[in-house]
Amino acid sequence: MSIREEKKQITKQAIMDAAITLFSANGFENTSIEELAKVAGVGKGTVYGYFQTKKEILHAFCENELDQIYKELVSLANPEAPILEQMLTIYMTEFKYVTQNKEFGRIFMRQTIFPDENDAKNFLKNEDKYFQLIFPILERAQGRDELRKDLELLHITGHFYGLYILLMSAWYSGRIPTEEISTAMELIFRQALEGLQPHSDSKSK
Amino acid sequence: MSIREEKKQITKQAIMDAAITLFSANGFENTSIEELAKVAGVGKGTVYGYFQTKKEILHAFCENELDQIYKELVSLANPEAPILEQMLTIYMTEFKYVTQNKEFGRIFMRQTIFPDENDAKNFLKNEDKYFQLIFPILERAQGRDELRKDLELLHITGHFYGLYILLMSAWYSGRIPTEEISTAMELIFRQALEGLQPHSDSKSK
DNA sequence: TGACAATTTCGACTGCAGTCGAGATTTAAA
DNA sequence: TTTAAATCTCGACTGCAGTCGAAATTGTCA
Repeated sequence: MSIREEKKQITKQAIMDAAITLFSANGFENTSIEELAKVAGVGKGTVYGYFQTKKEILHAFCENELDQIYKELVSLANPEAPILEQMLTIYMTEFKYVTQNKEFGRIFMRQTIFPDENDAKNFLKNEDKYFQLIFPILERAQGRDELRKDLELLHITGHFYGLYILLMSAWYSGRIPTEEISTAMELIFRQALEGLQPHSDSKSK
Repeated sequence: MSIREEKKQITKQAIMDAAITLFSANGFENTSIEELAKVAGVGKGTVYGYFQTKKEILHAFCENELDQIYKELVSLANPEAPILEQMLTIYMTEFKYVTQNKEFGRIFMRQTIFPDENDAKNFLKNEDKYFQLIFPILERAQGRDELRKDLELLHITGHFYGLYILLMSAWYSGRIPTEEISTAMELIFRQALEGLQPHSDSKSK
């Protein structure tokens, strides 16, 4: 690697490190780019050479972490457990992670769910990567006759994902307190499943 | 009404009018509060006497409109039509309205779904008002045995709402183009319904 | 090695959201 | 009507996100 590229790596990491430190200590809103630049040991303009906006810095950080978490998530769930249980494990873990810091989570969700024109493609790719991790789980569940086989995997994932967003929203607006999220998720996932299940007769109480 | 209150009414309206004019003409981002104040014929500080933030101005405008639309929405749907049809009518109309202006819609959705700490209570109240309009529709559907009676109305509304948000998100991230939204909504609502329907055997194709 | 091109760094600068307190207007009480 | 308190109005001011072009660093080729 050339000197130039090496330095770029180092500088980028320094900015990210400074971001983690300052965002964690003082929050996102209360951290100015100038301050961040100083801590990272670079000029303000340099920061903008690596990231286009302030939000993008936070996002780079979150995505890094999420990438880790996604892989963990999937390995976390017992592949032979009922699909409801697996989905609950996955989405509750994600929920807990994203809401660890309320402010981070809000910015992250806003950007992810309703991205700006320019970022849209990025988020799409990320989401797809995430969905790909979930597909095998759903396929196995289809194999076990826990999910209808005439539905597309994308639509099933989407269904769960939509309900997950709903819960996040309910939490952010204060409709559901933290300690009730788990119950609420089970309830609404079950509601969804009773339509997603292959057929008909009264199965789950 | 006292002179004071009268003047306040007039000023507030002037600000709102200026906002509508400028936001529509130049977009939200490209309109500065100073410009807006000038058009409204007041000082910058005065604007902040009526609205706490710039976003709040847009939001006041949107909510005004939405209030109208909600009432229309509900009267729009044929109360005896199948629940799927009614829900589609309502949510497609809302979708078309909110996405009329992509930028407005995005800001509106971001704030509504993931509100700031301070605004949360406001949005909650609004959402509830909205849900109240939908409840009668669901109740009638329950009466016609189109929806399970053992589910709470709030949970059913929530379910549809969550899927609606999902579609908005899919649209904003470019996953679903405008012309396919309607089909996608029908598909995913049907998916939901097949679990929401009272019982068991194959009913809808 | 020297010298020119390409890239990177920097902080002064611009523009705007939101604050603040001094002054103007309205209300209430005598 | 006078006066003092309450409320409203204003634009200068602060602080920060993001821009820009001049200067510094690195790469390239003779």
